[in-house]
Amino acid sequence: MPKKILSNQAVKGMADWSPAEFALRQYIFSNWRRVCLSYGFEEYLTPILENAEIYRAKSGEDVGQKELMVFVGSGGRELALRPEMTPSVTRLISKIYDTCSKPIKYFSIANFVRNERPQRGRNREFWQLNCDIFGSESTLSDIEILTLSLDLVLAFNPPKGSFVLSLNHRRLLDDLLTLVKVNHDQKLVLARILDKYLKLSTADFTQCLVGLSLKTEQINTIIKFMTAISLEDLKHRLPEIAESRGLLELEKIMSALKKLGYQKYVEFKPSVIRGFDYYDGLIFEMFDLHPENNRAMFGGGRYNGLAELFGARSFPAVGFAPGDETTKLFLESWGVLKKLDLSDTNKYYLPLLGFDLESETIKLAQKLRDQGLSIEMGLEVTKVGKALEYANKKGITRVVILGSDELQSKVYKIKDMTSGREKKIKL
RNA sequence: GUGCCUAUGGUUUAGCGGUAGAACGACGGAUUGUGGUUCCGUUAGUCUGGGUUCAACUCCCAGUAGGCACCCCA
Repeated sequence: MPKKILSNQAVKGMADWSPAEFALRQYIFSNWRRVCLSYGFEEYLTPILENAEIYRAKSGEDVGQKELMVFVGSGGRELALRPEMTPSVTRLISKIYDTCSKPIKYFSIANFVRNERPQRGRNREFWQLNCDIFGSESTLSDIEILTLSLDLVLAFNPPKGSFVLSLNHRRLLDDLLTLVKVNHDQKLVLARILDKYLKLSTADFTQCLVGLSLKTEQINTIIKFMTAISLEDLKHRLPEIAESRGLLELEKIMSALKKLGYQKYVEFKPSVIRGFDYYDGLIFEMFDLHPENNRAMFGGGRYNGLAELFGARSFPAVGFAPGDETTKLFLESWGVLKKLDLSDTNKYYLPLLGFDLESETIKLAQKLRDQGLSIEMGLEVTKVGKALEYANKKGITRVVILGSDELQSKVYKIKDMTSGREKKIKL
């Protein structure tokens, strides 16, 4: 009977992780984890499935609707593979918020699914670090989130000038929209257009605004805003919003970052908008400045209002989420990865050098493992030459030799593959 | 959801309307207990279905898969 041949490809947009790729991922994750722990953040995790409705409300049209992978559970409920962490962690916190001491500083490293067309830097399954601070309204929490995100990038030793952290504020944007008096329906469309500012020519940008049936005066105000190169400049151009609470907060944040020596990495950027509807304070994006990989590495912001979704009293929250692919592309494009040696330097290879040596070899392997060494034991009888060749190809730097000669003289040898030297050790 | 591009051993690829070639990898040998170099050998391939043709891996159509860009976003 002919068997049906199954495809050995992973599901579209989902990647297999070979040991080499996995090692790189672990390198990224371990850096993330180390930096987060150094800030006193605690690690958590939530289930990969959530009720679909928690995304529908606030995750934006694409992430929360079209790209949502939805299943119907046995109770008829619609379950979704999580496309982002923020609703889940807000759900988790809303359960415990009233009973634990504030602030709550949490991070997680988890996988997510968005059902979109895969392309460079974007898979249907991807991994993100999520860092959030709950329960602090203080600007200090915004500042800590920003220094944490900068330190997370700096942890990889990127070259100078390889990235920039761009800041904006939803309240500042709101005040701008109030100033130009756009109605509610226009707001969302306008946000999209503002987001496009850098990709459009001034003429096209203006054309889009005209398409929204905005008047010349309104358009001029918006352009004044968008072309501001700093907070000072903005105040100068639009004195009407100089007292905006968003602007004042940004100023405070900027000056704090300056004092901490982070000034060279940070800028105010009017075109940072962020697609998620739940942001209502500081918003920011970390940009890769490499000419061939000019993209946002990650972004985040403040989302104080989101907890209301779960019936909880609203609590303050601020956070961000770097992705594994964007981080990898950043490191690749700047050549940071070439200098890395991700091989397991702590590993030993112990070949099986004769049929009669099975039990002795296993015993030795166990003994060395008990001493804390990593031992890869050979599972087929092989010759010494082949064993060394194998170790060489696999990049294992030390080989333990136990043949009949060694057994007779009650020793084993450890050969260092880089120096070629051997060391005899009593059994 | 829209547009463009691609499909040849495990991987990277060459090629031609008439017998598919290479490199790398894997395995083995030269070297019966000491590796990396070198040399030799073995292994394995034209995505699927239809059409044009005496003849299709090659040309055409469809499907499928993948990539890139847009949308959006990590």
